[in-house]
Amino acid sequence: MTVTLADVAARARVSPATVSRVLNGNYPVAASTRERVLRAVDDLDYVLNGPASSLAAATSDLVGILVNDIADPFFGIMAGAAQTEIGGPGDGSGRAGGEKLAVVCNTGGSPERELTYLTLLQRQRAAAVVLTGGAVEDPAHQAAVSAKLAKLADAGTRVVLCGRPPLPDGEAVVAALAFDNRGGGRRLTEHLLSLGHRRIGYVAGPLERTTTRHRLEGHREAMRAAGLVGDEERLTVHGPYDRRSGYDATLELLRREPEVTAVVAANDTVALGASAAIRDRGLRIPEDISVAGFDDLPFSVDAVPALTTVRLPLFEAGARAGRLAMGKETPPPGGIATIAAELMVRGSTAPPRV
Amino acid sequence: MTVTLADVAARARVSPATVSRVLNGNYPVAASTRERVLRAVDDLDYVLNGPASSLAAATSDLVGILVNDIADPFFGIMAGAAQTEIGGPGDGSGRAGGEKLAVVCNTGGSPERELTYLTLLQRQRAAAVVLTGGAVEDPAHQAAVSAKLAKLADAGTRVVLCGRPPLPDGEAVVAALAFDNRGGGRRLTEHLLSLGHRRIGYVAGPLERTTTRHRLEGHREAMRAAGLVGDEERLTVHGPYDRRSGYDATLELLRREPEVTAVVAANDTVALGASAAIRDRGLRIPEDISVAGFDDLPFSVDAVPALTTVRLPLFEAGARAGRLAMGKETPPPGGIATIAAELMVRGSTAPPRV
DNA sequence: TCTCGGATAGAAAGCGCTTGCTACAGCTGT
DNA sequence: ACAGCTGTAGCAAGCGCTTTCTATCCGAGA
Repeated sequence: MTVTLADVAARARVSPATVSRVLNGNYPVAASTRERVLRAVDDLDYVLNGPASSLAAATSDLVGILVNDIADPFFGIMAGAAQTEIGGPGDGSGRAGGEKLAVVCNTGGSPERELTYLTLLQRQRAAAVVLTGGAVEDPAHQAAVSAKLAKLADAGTRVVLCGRPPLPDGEAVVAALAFDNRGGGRRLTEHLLSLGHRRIGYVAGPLERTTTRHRLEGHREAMRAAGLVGDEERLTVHGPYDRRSGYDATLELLRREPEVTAVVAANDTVALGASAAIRDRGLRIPEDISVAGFDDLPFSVDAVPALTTVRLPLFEAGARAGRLAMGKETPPPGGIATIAAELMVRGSTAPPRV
Repeated sequence: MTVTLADVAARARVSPATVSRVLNGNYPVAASTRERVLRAVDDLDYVLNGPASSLAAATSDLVGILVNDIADPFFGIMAGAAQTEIGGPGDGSGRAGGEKLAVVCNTGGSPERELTYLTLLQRQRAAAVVLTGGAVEDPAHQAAVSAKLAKLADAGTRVVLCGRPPLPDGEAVVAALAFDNRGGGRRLTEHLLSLGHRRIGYVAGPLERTTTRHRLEGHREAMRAAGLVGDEERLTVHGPYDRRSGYDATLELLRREPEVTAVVAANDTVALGASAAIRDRGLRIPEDISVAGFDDLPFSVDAVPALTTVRLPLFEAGARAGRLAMGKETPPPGGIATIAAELMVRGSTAPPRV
């Protein structure tokens, strides 16, 4: 049936121990012996039994990357970058060793699924786990996640957060890379204010998520600094991070306050939906209404007009998270790094009509 | 240290065998005993050792989903849908059992990485593997993949292809869901021809990929049927499936043949780049040049003007692939199903100027 | 020539779980 | 009252690999 280490050993006329050592390259083996073993491996088309190996060695080469929505490039870009660094196959390096199996797990934004995936990864004795994207703010869930991560950590799993705020008690985590969502949100709205906008609608993400909250807080900070208070609730509509939601929410916004001169969206995808809604209402962008997004996903520059947004270095952050997970990079001081968000002013924002 | 089955058994005052059976629910256990065991599991915060379990049971709950580019929603959507069906956590069903760990592996379109991931999954004794997206057409690689899949298959792994043409010798595979790229490509170009276009440029995907070839063949079929031959090479530019490539290739196309009245892109992302290039040349869409894409990704309807494209039911196909991988759905006759591609006519195509 | 130490290879004891088989109740039917 | 069930639980043998400890072989130093 399946070829085992013993079969290889027999064919190479050595002991199983020797084959194992050749394969792991962590023990001196005479060149001639190694050669013989390698040939046998080849001849028999031998493939190591992962579970057996993990069991005996008490380690595994699985690395999990958790994302909220795999169909969203926001996560795809980070996950892809991380996976590249984690190496999976062909990281060019010498030989085996770095051969980690980087896998991405799609939680769909559901807390339960997030937890279950963590358990599954714990089962597999994952070498590392990278959590991407904003966290759900339910205290019970946060506690559960923290507890889980702590358990993972002291089972030897390296935990890295990417684009997610640090844990209350950061102990369990190798590093946390947090995006400056609040600062980005603030600068974006400041930009709009400086253009002369005063009635600014905000299409927010789902409630109870750190990303949503931070971006919104940045926005309100700027509004408040400009002395614009009182209308927060009326000019904010919440919804999921998708196009449809942006469309619907913007329609609602226009209903509540026909005089808005600018709409800020929770992210670029939502901004796309918002733009569509504005156009369907017969309004022009940016002449009648300015629109702004967040993230600077690849398609944003191709919107017409090109979308003003806040650029997050998703690829770089993902790659860095990958390296941290692999221990290829030393964690930032305190284990926490804030990733800057850069305002990208493009054609979708302009001064309001007078 | 870590809690083992034996610890749980001791605490519940039963044998390890019983604990195992309670956990797996595949053997009658008296309700009272089960209760006691479950409590012990809870008290001790026990987590099954995956590798040990897989080793002993000679199976694993890993399901691999291979994608070419995780940052591309084309793959993200399919992968997400598949993962949903595979259940991973919380598929709502009764209890454990369907608890598979669906993981997506990003090959980056590299044949070697594809192969390495397959080996890694083979190592892990994956329960199933779903390969998505077009295949590389290098014969050596195809042979290698086929061989690998055969090996996986007779190690008990269920192999499903999604959006990828069937293997030459389909034996190894549970099912192959192939997109009708050729038919879609043909209908798209027929649409353009029927509008009156004659000089149609084609921005193709990378060489040596089935998807690229099939879509291009469909296009040329239509052209030929309209009696338009001879200019194929000049009016075709190849490049990767990304925006940048679409931009550059379109510029090149306009250089080669300033009189093109329509540009067909290999996919929607490329079409976005093409549109940008056309605009940067000071031309209008669709008045001066029509543009069409392929896939109908979510953002395509939001392009301005909305993009004419070919809709591929990515979500449905991914979900079906997931179900097939789990054995929740019976394979199509012959193991092969062709997924229809539907022409979506929108604002980016119009009759050429006279 | 004899001893010692370095370099390799082998023996064997697990790693933590699953599962075929056996053991033992408590019933039923005769 | 006894054989024969059915329903539960335990025993123990692995699953295929890693790794510690031990054995061996050689050349080198004395």
